[in-house]
Amino acid sequence: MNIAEMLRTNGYKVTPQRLAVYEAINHNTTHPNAESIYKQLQPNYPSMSLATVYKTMEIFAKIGVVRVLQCGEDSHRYDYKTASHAHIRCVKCNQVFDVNIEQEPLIREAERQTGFSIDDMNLSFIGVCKDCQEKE
Amino acid sequence: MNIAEMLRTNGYKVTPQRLAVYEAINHNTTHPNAESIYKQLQPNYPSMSLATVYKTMEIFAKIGVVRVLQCGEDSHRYDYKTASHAHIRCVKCNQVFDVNIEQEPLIREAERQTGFSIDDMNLSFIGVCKDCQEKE
DNA sequence: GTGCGTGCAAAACCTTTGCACATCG
DNA sequence: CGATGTGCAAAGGTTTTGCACGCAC
Repeated sequence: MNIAEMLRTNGYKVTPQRLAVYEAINHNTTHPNAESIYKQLQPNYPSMSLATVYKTMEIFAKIGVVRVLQCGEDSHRYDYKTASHAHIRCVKCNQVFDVNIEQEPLIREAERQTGFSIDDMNLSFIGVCKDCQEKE
Repeated sequence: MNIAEMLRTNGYKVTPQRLAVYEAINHNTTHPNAESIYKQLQPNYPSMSLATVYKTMEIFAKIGVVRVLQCGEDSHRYDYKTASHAHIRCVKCNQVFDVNIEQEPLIREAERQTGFSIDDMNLSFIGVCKDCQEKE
């Protein structure tokens, strides 16, 4: 199902802005925040507002098109990969990368310990990436 | 080493405000944010300002007296347990609890995959606690 | 007495909201 | 044409900062 169908199926209208935001994040591995998506779209969509990026992201998150990440920063980042997975951020260059760590066993263990019914989890690491280590 | 020595050793002055904030968080298992520490101190320290709570927490985090948590909310929470450990938050009652999950193996695996030198990690779960499940 | 700490208010930052206008269906 | 979406500006929530005064040392 493409993004237009995805929106329509969920009762949302298909607009140029929504398609543009989708293009900006789809297969975008940089884990951008709202501001950088906004800046990325500025040249081709000068009328696009930051508020529209936020509103669109809220919808995309709701219908499962993006995932919202907290990587120890003030702003949220967005990931087109919607399956929950770990992230790692470099404190020097601020890039965020994926990490493959199985999350199911962690969720089961947390549920066992606490009796919670778990909806979601967030696993992120912070450190210095290889490139930045070499630059020192 | 008590908090007064801890402050002096690190070149900070010992003030009634800092001691009061320390009392408020030491062995406080509720993982409070700045606002709730401020409110907790209000009755006994009416002149204490929220800015002082923030400034004090910044120092405490720097000298290893508290740990800053991000549990998927807008505000930061503070934990007197400074050894990195996992947390779980209930979306209904907003309480945060500790979870015992070994983090060293996760850090080693993330370092192996990415070549990062890891300084810190954050593992948090979100769901519905046992009490809130039963209330439904 | 000197320099650091406090409290206030203002600013900064990210995100959300209200509203008039535009546009999708 | 009606309901939903957009863009702007303003407001909201959290955290930081500038500055005059006060207190630790």
